[in-house]
Amino acid sequence: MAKKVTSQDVARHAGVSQSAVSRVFTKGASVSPEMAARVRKSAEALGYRPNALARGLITGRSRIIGLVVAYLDNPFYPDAIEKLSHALQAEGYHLLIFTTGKHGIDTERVISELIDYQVDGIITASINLSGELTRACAAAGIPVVLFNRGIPGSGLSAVTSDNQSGGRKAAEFLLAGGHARIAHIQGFEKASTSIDRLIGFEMALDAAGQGLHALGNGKYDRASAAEAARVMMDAPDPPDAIFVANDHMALAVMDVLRFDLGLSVPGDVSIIGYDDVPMAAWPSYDLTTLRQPTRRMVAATVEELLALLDAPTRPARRIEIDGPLVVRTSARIPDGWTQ
Amino acid sequence: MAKKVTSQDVARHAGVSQSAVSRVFTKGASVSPEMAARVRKSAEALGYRPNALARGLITGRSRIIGLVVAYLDNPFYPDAIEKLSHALQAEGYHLLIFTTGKHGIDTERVISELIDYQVDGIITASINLSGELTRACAAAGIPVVLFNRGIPGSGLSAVTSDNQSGGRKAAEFLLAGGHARIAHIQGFEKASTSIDRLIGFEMALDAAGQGLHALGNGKYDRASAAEAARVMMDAPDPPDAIFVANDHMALAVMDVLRFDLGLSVPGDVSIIGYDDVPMAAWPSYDLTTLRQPTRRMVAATVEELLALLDAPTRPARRIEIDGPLVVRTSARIPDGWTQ
DNA sequence: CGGGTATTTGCATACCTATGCAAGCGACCG
DNA sequence: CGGTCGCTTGCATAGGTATGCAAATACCCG
Repeated sequence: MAKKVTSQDVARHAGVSQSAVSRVFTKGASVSPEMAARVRKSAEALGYRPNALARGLITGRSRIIGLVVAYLDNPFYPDAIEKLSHALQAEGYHLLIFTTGKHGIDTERVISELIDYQVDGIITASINLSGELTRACAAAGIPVVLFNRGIPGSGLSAVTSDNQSGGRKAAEFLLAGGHARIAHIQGFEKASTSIDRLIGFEMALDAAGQGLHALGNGKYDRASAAEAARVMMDAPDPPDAIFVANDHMALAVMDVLRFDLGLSVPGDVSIIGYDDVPMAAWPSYDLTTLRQPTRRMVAATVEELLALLDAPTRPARRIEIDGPLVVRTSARIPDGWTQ
Repeated sequence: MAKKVTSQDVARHAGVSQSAVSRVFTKGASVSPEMAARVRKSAEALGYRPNALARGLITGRSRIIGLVVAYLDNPFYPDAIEKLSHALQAEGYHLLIFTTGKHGIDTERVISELIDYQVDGIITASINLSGELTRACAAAGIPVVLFNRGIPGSGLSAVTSDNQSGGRKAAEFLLAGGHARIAHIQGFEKASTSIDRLIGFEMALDAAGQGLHALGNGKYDRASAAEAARVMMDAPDPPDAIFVANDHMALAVMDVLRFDLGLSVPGDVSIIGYDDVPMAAWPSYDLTTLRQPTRRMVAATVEELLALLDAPTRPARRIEIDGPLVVRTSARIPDGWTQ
């Protein structure tokens, strides 16, 4: 086990000062080409790399982004996280994971740990953090970007797809398909994504003079969604179409309809999901769904976070990215549908 | 934006020395109860938390574990990572994510970055790092645990399920089911998991006096697995059973058989997977598979890593955890099967 | 009540790097 | 040829914490 090699060691080896070594590895510092070459050669020989901790201590920037996440069973998130990590690495940042309890979110502890590690910024995903996070991070001056979740009035930047627009598109497609009893299974009822999808959906239904036939609560959870579907279909007047607030739940609903209730999708009931996770395209489901443009959402998230790092006083922005309806076969296709 | 509050500030506020403050927050240091109470009160009042970077700098332990990961589309990994993160947080460690290129692994860069951040240990998942990692980490004295992958002869600790045993169980189940043409679609052909599953599978077939009917390469990738299945079924004498090296690929194979080729599973072909990801239990697939006991694998990984952190010279261990065959309906169930 | 031990506290320093400041140097211009 | 400017380099220090050492205090037993 070799001892850690420091800038001092390199300086000695190259016969220069420690500051010179530091400057060679500090972007934008003033060094002559010869000095740079000489130092790099010694560094190479000794296997030197600047200590990110020490660097972070003195610059006040750790180049660590805290990723706060509750659950990863919805496959939308792993994909997003992978892309986020890539994008941030390209900018010289890395993600430090903080997992919260799945149900009761241990906000206090998470925030403490985020501060301990001197994270430069925070990204949250699959999670609703209460106002505590807002306060604590504002106090500590740590920029926050909410990924795929907004907290209205929180003053935090948020990146989502255009959920209201998505809900509207789902409704319009089902209406065009001639459905008469259109229902919705929402996600976690306090999540902005779920709320907005419902709002957009209901508004379009209302505009067509047709109300929401039924509403169930799936809590962004497979089992709850399945149960909600069962209850809904058990009613005297079951729906002939269900818009489900995300794909993860929509697949569960399809399973319940087909295997528990022996119904046909879309013969008996049309299903529309939200996210366009990879599985939605699998032939067993072939789920019509609203695509969340992950790449663009990730790019926007990183861009916004970097902007906040540069100018912490910058006002928060709410970025909504529109995604298309991906028409597959889980919902009846209206005659002559082209859009 | 409040300035960072340091141990100095707390010391002043409490009227004690900075060392006293430090000791209160250092486990195992000698402090009187009154001192502790007093300091904690001031710390609370000022909102002080020890700076993990500075602490890491001086103790030489960052309490950061590098997680090196290539891809997350196999849902086995997100689940495992979530559990890993939880378990490590309970021990006061956090995961810093390093994503590698999906194909060409940029070993050099990843190793450099791992060293930059002074990670205390490394966990790799869904990835084959060449000998470079071994060398570099041995040189830097950083313990490594390979999760769900072993590199024989690397001298690195590894935690996997008992892949050979799993392969054997798959073969025995298919043999008991009276299958005559038993094939295999392997994963990434250099991955130890894939190799071992194949070895166990073939050995059991051989022992029964029956050879491997066909072998395809799915590269742990959905599209490749689908292609391999098509080729295999296109042969003059197609298999009547396929053991696929993980669930992720097995589901793709089932889709190809049912939807592209119009075959019945298990009527025409029996399928067995490996992992027991959540989707395997979904009624659309109801996949017979070998369970990887994620919880126990994670626990073993964390335990082994902590042991290595305590005693870096400890010899590497190879931990294999046996998992059961989960019998569902994607493979013909032998008459009177009880095991 | 004294001497010795155990415990607690403060002082000073180390960890490793970045950076302000001043000095050195060459170059360029008038 | 002298003065000024720009660039490069080294010196010294800071950033926030942990810890060895010595001093101080408390405690115990004889």
